[in-house]
Parts: sequence; C-alpha cells; structure tokens
Amino acid sequence: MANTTKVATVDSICCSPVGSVDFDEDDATELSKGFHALADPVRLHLLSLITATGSEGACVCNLVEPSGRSQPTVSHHLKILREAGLVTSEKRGTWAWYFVQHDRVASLRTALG
Amino acid sequence: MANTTKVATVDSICCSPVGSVDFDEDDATELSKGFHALADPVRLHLLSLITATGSEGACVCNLVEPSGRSQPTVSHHLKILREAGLVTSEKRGTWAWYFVQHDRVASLRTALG
DNA sequence: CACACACATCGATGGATGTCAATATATCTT
DNA sequence: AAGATATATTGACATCCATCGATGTGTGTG
Repeated sequence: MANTTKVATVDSICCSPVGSVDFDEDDATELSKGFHALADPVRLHLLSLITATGSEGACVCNLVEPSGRSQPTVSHHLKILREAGLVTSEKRGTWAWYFVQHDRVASLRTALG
Repeated sequence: MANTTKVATVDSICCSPVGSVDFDEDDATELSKGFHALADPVRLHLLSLITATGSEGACVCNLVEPSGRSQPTVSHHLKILREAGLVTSEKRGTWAWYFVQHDRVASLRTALG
C-alpha cells in the first residue's frame, strides 16, 4: 500500500499519514513562548547566574556587569524571562531581586521528552 | 557583611557578587541556537509530528497539511530544525524523510537541569 | 528638601524572522 | 522526451527583536 522504510522504495502513494498526536496549536504557541525566552545567549546567561545563587536569588546590580550589556538591555531581558514565567522578582528597597521559577523550567524540560 | 535574604534589610552595599558559574558566552550562544529552533509553534508542531513516527520518520508530504502552512514555509522551518541539529533528513525518490536527532534534543533537555 | 542610586520604560534603529507566490531542481511516469 | 509530482530556493514584505541613550520612577541618604 504505502511504501516501507527501505531506501528507494517508491510507490504511487508516499506513505501513510502521520499519527494524530495533535498537539494543538495553542499548546505549541504556549510552549514556544517558553523556549523563545531561552533563545538568547544573554538571557541564558542571566538565568544561569540567577540559578547559581540558589534560593538566595540575584540582585540586578550583580547581573549587569557580567552580562556585558547596558542596564536597560538587562532590564529588558529580565522582563522577558519574567513574562515567560521563568523567573520572579521582588523589590527590596532600591534593589530588585530575581529568582528562578523552577516549576516552569521543569515543564519546559518535560516537554523535551 | 552584605545583606541577608530578609525583606527590607538594607545595607550600604547591595549584596555579595554572584557566584562565578561563568558559563561562557560561546556556550550560551550555542545553546541559544537550539532553543531558538524550538521557539516557534510551527516548528514545535513539526517536531512533535516527526517524533510521533518513532524511527520510521516523517515524509514532508505528511507534514504540510497538518501544519496549516504553505509548502515553502514548512520547508523553511524544516531547514531551521535541520541546521539546529534537531532533525536529519534523507531523500527517498521524490520524497524527503525527516528524523528526530534524539541526542540533540536530550542535550537541550539536560541544559534545563 | 535635594541629591544620589537602582531599576524600569520609552524611542529610535539596524537586523533578523515568518510568510507566501513564483520559480528552480530533481525524480518518477508514461 | 514530455508531463507530473515532491521538495527546495528565491524574492518581497510586514513584523518582531536586541540594543542603547535618554528619561521616568521610586527609594534611601544627608
């Protein structure tokens, strides 16, 4: 009917349709937002720095210099990480502290298998 | 010395510098390319469809319609997945078959924890 | 109150991205 | 050889994105 997995086997019909794992568009869109937040080296670096602090969390004042970007740029990236649910933030006096949202990271990991 | 994790504790110095997990720029860039490939709902959908076929692999002819995009657009996304190392492809007669590169997926999963 | 400091937001800009129609390429069929 | 089919490539376009300087906002200090 359809062809097999053998190379060069050719029938008049390509193959049987792919399974119906469908994985709707909304789920894919939601997931892709999470991965999008990870799709930038600066954000990965920031997330790694924040992760390295454990439950202490990281102060923005200690993220700007290691990132090698301007303060507004770092603020921008932290916002993206926050909106993707990968980190949370808390104001303490003049400073802002960021914490990894481990649940969200785990859910992305799970999506990869 | 520096302040503690207590709320509203404020010293003249913000906090101790973040650990030196540094995680260099090149590693971050490499990783981010992998996540970038996952940062699109169409590509996630395609990857899920290909994954669902197991070792059989998926023929492009069965990916276009479920993706809801034009054939050139699907071809474009498959190229991005291929260049990110997430899939491989093989020509069989007129058709092209795509396979998940599980190693690469696993390495991204590992990077998340 | 005035100043300094930490962080967020705004505005602008160059570059990347997703999409499709049209076209090219390669393979099979007759 | 001619036509049909599957996939890739090209070109164009609208949108999104990373970046930075300038500015705004809130908080602590003298």
